[in-house]
Amino acid sequence: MSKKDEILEIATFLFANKGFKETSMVEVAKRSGVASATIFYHFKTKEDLFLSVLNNVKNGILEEFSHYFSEKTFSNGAERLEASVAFYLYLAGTRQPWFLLLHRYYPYKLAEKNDFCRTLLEAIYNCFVDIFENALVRGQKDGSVGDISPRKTALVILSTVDGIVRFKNCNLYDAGALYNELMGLVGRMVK
Amino acid sequence: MSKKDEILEIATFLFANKGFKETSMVEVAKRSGVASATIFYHFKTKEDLFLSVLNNVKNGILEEFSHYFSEKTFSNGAERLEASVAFYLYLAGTRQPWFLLLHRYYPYKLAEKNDFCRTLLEAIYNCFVDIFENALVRGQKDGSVGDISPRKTALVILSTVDGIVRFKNCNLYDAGALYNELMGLVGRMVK
DNA sequence: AATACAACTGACTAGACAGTCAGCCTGACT
DNA sequence: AGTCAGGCTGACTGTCTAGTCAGTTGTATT
Repeated sequence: MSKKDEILEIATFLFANKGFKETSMVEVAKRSGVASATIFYHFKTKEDLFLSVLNNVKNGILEEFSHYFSEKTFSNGAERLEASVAFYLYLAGTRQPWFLLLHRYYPYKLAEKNDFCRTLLEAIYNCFVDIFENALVRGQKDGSVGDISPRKTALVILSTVDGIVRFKNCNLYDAGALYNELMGLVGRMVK
Repeated sequence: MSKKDEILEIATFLFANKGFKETSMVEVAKRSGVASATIFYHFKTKEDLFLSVLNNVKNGILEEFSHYFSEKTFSNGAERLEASVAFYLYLAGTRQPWFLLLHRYYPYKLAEKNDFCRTLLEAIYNCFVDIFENALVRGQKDGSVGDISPRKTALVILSTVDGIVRFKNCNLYDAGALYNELMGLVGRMVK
């Protein structure tokens, strides 16, 4: 693993767990086992490092979902929707730093003045919404989903699962305990 | 308005919009029109100032909800639930700083090592969940709500509306455009 | 008028921070 | 053997930060 990749991995962890401002370049350097000047050799500024991290997160998310759906088949749209929700929750568990990062306010603040950041966030959230919308549209065709607006419903479903993941990551409520309830409610929502 | 209250008001705005670390005591002082030493006369540390802000937010939220429900009546539980969701969204609009603050990660991180912070957050979220749960329980008694777990369903509903508010505050999607859809979906969820 | 006390402040400090820069090391090519 | 370049570093800087403290003001009580 190159030193650049090591820096990126450590930075992902720290930005996710401590936030942008709370993470110091000296700490990233120490944990990566490099001199702090090395970070500035690979990344122009701290903001640049953050954008590289976010870009990796985006690529990771897109890859995970395309991989999952490329080797799975579903008997109908409703089933596909349920599997999508389940996979989102699964991913939030196995890739917690990604979701911690996305649940911080900094990236959205940065997106206001940085177009690249905005395109990254849009790619991520479009990926999420598209997956639910796709399942709903298929469900309407095969009759397993009722007459609702697929896009808007997909947004509400994303809000729900994303909210649950956030609550879990904030140690407020446990996502696992809500799993069955959530599936039932989502199913009834789109019937 | 006393200088102490002025400091609290400015601090609420800045902690909500910039976060804990990004907000400097000098800026709070300048905007409040006091010397920075004055802040430390009223509040022992920066963390202490933050906790005072959060305490105010908690009191504000509890007050707003108790006031709203004390002068409203509903013909059944389902209607009460719908009104609760609507009022949550309304409050998130009129008291945006409160919700920006609650959507930051810092308070939850602080809660891990600070019991007072934890009790404040618990009071806030219990208030939210109780309101939805209360409506669901009433609805089950009058038959307007189906056979579901009121507590868990309340948690899912809170996740949904809280998620939508967060998306709106992050400039990702507009809560207003989703209002009708949301109400329909929540209604169907609990039938 | 003297006392007492709370509210407030200007001037300060020690530490942390992002970012810079001149130069070192190592391996590849000539 | 000499040259070159990419990767890397130690030592540094100017700026910003939370927090301190000795001392001033205003006001109420005696």
